[in-house]
Amino acid sequence: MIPYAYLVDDDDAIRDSLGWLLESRGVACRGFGSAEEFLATWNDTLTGCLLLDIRMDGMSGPELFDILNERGNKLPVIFLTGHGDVPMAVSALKKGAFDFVEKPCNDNELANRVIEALRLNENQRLAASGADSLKTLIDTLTTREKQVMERVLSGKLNKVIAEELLISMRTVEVHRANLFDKMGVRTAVELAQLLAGKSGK
Amino acid sequence: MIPYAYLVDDDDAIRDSLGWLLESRGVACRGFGSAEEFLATWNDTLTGCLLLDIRMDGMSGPELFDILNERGNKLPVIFLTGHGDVPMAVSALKKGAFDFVEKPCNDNELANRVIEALRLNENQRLAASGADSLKTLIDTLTTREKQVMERVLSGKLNKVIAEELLISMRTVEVHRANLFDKMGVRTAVELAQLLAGKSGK
DNA sequence: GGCACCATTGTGGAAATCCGTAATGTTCGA
DNA sequence: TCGAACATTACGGATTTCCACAATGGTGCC
Repeated sequence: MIPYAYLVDDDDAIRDSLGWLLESRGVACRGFGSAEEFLATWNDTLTGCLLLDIRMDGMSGPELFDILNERGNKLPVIFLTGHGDVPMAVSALKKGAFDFVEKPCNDNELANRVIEALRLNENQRLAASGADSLKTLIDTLTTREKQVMERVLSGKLNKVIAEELLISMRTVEVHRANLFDKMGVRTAVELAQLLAGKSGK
Repeated sequence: MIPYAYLVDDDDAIRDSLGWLLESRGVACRGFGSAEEFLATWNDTLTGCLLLDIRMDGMSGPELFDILNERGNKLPVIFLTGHGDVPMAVSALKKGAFDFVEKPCNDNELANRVIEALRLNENQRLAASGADSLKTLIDTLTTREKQVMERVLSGKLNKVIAEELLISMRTVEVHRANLFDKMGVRTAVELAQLLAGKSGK
């Protein structure tokens, strides 16, 4: 999925001029004439950033923003507004908007913000992919292996784990060795480091 | 150090009315007539929150904010402004301000924001104290113990650690046992969990 | 000098881990 | 129904950790 700048504005002229501006800076764009239209297209695999007009016929920019947030949107959102409205800007930024820009604005500056937003999104995706591959790795573990791993991470001895799971120590050793192998670690400490901060479930 | 709401505004009347409002809600306040005056008082042990006027004689609110940020200020900052200025609000919030409020505003609302800010500051201090006590704990380790700990956390065997540090395995065992004792853990895995996410240096 | 703290090492045994080889039973999908 | 994957266990030895007891030498402070 290629990163796009998604432009949501009910003013065709603005979408066109913004699109032209961004394309000239090497940013691929897609325009939407209403919040509803974008919402129908949106899914959580989109990458890039979102430029959102405040005032639109039908659903407003902030309303769309709230809905997208609920649905787990990860695209950075830049709000565009024609009339200075401090409370709205404050509210949007506190809810996690990437930026809030007044129209008309310095075109060059806006393009820079968009590029910043794209870069942020890319970095976040890179960071998430690490967590994801780890999760995928954990998914390859069998039920027993996960149970053993959980207890190993609690610092329990094999003997204790065996008692808890009502199986022999040897079996615990086997599961332990297998899961270490699958996780690509040699020791329990390495495993703990690998999962540092994660739930480990 | 008791949490205060530090009011910085060059308008005596506003300081007084704000102070009265907040005191009536149980918030202790201290007023300052200029950014310079507050800056002279500020130190990194202050707790509470900061209400900062944008326009002031001498140093402006945003200027003071920048300086405090450089100096490691952890107080949540609420900006107060008389004239709606979206770019300034955006800039302040992106720099980490807690809130940005237009005057005149709903007194009750402002007091709520202040109380939120105080609560945030308290939570942050609680979270930091955990990290601090951990750091204090690590400081009680001797040089050798830290060296051993570092290697234990890399999942190295005592034998390998002994070779690296050019000492006997027995000595490593002693250091290991001592540092486990000081850190209050029974196993290497517990130690790794304790330091999850920290540098461990 | 005496004392506390640190670093160092040894002996030796109990306990735990690590691991190859081998085997049995279950489950689930082709 | 056959086979792959999983769970289980045993034997036995190599390696490692854990620990009590014991000792030596250096540094820094009162």
